[in-house]
Amino acid sequence: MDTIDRTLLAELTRDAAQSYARLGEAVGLSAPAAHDRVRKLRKGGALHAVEARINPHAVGKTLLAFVHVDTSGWGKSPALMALADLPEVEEIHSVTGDTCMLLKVRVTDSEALEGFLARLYAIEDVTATRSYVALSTYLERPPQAGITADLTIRQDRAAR
Amino acid sequence: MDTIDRTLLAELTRDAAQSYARLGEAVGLSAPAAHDRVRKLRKGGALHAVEARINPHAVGKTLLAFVHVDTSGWGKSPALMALADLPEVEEIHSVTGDTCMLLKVRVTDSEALEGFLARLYAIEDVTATRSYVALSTYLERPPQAGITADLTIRQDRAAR
DNA sequence: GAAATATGCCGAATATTATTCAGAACTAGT
DNA sequence: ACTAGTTCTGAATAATATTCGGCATATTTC
Repeated sequence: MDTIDRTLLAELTRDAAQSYARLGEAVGLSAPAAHDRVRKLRKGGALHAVEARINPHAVGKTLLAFVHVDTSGWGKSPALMALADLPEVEEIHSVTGDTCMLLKVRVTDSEALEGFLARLYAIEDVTATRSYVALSTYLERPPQAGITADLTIRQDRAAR
Repeated sequence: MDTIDRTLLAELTRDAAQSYARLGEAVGLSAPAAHDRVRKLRKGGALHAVEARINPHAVGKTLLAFVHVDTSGWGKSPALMALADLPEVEEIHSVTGDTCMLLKVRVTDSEALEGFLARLYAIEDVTATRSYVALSTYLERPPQAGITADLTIRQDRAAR
């Protein structure tokens, strides 16, 4: 994983719909070379699937909430893990702090959120929940590749 | 936005790297028709960019934290909004509940988190922060298109 | 240090896919 | 029924992905 790989990841994170020719140009490589690098990144697990990002509002999911869940036990309760099958649930983390589990949930409206919370309370491990409903989202983006060094690859290659 | 559009969104959310021929086949349309639909979804804002999802661990970001930020004022403080320029910050929401702002932050290690929190406290609006460090992530996925009705389009077309 | 092996890259060739286009079929309004 | 608008299809074309042989450079092995 060198600077070229990191730049490729950054480019792909920004826009995965560009051609390998353009991708290669960005790092000073030919299209087949860029293709090969990306293939290896994919094989190595650094690059997961290429996915489209949809506008949740367009599919009616206008309400975003973060739900803190306090549980009696610790670790992955089967009932809690079953929540992963629900399309409303986007993230499940176990966290440090004054709560055990943290969920990111996207639903159509407050009624749907109530229904979801009711289902949550029905799980025997769950002792309490606290919901943080998002009023407005100022930023939401995928993990960044984060290139530390400046790129001078293209110049290097031209100098050869 | 009919069932076909929703299915297309769901397919693209699952894997955007498939051809329009396959995409069209999934909804019972020809490749150009599927292409046209997707173009319209994109134009209408339902479909944002197509992006690659990277493994944060592969680029050294092993620590995920949710940070609650209490502020003296309300609304988007310019200093707080400046956090959006930092690559560590993935999400910024204003929320209801016992805090004002909720950040999703991904950093390399606990030292980097400390540095980030120090920068956060330096902002004059910030009165307190509470961090929830993710111990393990059980689920993390993009917003789902969520198709309600079952698909019988392909059969319909064959019956013609 | 030299031979052998592996890796990374290139240009050219080929395979696959995206995109355009003209016309047919369906819809909705008058 | 006529018209205008939309959506679709198959064929044609443009663009792109992918494969391949060969070369240069690094890395290992003796």
